[in-house]
Amino acid sequence: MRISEASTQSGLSIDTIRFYERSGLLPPVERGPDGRRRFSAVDVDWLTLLASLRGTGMPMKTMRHFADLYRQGDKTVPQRREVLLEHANHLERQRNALDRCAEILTYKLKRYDEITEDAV
Amino acid sequence: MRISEASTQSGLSIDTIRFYERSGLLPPVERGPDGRRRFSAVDVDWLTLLASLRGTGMPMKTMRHFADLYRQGDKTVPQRREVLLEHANHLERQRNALDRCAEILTYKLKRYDEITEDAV
DNA sequence: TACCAAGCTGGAGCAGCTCCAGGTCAACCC
DNA sequence: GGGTTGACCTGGAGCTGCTCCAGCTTGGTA
Repeated sequence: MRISEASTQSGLSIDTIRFYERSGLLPPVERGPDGRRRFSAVDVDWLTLLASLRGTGMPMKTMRHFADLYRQGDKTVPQRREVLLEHANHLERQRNALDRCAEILTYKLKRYDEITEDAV
Repeated sequence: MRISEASTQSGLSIDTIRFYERSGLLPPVERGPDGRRRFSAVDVDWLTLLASLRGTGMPMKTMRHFADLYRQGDKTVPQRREVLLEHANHLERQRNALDRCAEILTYKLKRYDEITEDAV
């Protein structure tokens, strides 16, 4: 499939996909006879995973490391497991930050409502 | 209090605090006779709010807008309410992203465990 | 009086995109 | 066949949001 469809399916922008390829986050994508990229289903799965990791704050450096491990085959499974486990911890910390922020917002919004009611 | 303590209490780095001041996210902080910044409790509360908003993905542009509204007093409460409400929605979208990523990680980790067990 | 830690400013550097100019190529219309 | 449109290409500049650094001032301690 073309880059535009890969973009739609993975949720990454076209520019970001090309940028990720240049940065070594995905192996060089196959090209058609016209020189344009042709993405396989496997490519898109990988892009979707990257989108999910990046969208939840994994740094590119870590993603590149993970991609390198992936390319080395099954013997790197324990290391990859480590990377993902640590990211799972990161998700939990992020969830806490979200909760704390939501609390603050709830408090502020309540106070705003009170002010507005007083004014009426 | 000094910038180092404001940093500890708000969770923002010293450099980030100075950067935020330069960027107009907080009003110019008072200075002591030695020319150094002296942060009031109100300043630190504001910084803590900024830290929470930024840490959950509010762009600086929006924070600057919010700060501008704040400086204009109570008449901007409805607009500020709008800003915070929209950010609350953003928090929910982020939570969904977190959940989806956690699901993917759980699945991947399970598969890794299977591979490892097979090998043993 | 000497020294060290903490603070200051201005500016450079970095991550992670995002956008743009200028070009190629395939497809469709007349 | 010729013209136009639109998707794609590359290389490079620009943007956001920090982060770090050089070179200086100041306050407190020995």
